Amino acid sequence: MEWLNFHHLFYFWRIAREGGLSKAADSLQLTHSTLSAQLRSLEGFFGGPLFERRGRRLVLTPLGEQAALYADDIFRLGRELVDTARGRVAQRTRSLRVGVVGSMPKSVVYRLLEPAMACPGFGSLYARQDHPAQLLEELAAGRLHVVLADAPPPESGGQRVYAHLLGESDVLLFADARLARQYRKGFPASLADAPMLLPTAQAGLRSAIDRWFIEQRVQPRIAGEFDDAGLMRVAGARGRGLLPVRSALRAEVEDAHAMELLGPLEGVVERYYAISAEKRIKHPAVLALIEAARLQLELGRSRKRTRATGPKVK
DNA sequence: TCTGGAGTGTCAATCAAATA
DNA sequence: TATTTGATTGACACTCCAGA
Repeated sequence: MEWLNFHHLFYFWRIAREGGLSKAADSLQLTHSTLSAQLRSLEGFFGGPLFERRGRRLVLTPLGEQAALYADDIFRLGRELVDTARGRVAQRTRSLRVGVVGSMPKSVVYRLLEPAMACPGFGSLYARQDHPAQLLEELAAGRLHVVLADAPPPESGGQRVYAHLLGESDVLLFADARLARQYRKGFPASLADAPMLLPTAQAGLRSAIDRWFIEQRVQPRIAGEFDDAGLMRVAGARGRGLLPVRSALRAEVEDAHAMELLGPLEGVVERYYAISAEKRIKHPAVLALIEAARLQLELGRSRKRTRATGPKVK
């Protein structure tokens, strides 16, 4: 069996971290040519370039980015091993790299991440927001452990990924005091030509809301489309339009943004998914996230059902 | 446009450790 | 002890960029 030369990997890792041969050579007290030779040797071992030479700059290739992520974990564990061997208090930790779809409400995301961060042995969190397609690509390439989304991955996506349903949330319609006064009477028929703030067509929730409008035979005016749930909520709080909000966030919208409930979008449900590259998840923090999320979202939904018998209408 | 500095690549020589 | 192998060094060349 051919073994990876960890000395070479360490040099590559330092070059990636320092941002160039010369800086890495300075910090390692070697000459740049030494690092250059070792780097070439490692690239030969991997069978592909780890850096793209752009003029005087070294930019990580996709293979290099992946290698750097592995090297991060390898050398962090190495430090922990040294600490343990020398009797210093060292706890074995593991980082969590999460992709978050922009249309996911950030307070929901944080609530989902909290149990993962409380997991024994949790190291550090890396959370990145992007479009679903980009995040799924990174997940498939092994650069993310899990993607949190409000829609399952498209079947035509081409990547081998698995969606785990975390739970679902009913959807309510909120407005600031002025718009609430204007559109509350006669809800939902009153929504004809009402200014609506909606997630973009890529969000899982959007098609369900569009269907609901058709069923109610109302055609509101689209005042804004957002792929960022936080920005959409700010626009709603500033009176730019009526805002669909997950029932789990009702108290937050009423208390923090002083918005008022118009009514429920009966039958509209938003689902949350954890998408992973592996069918059976092994990462302890991801497992903790999924277990806690299923409990939380199910509880939130049943609690909401209890409250729904007498919706708070001012 | 020229020039000097900085960053990177290549090559030959040397050194040290492992192996026969 | 001679040979092999891998790591390292120093010299030099090349490219790019910023400033004159």
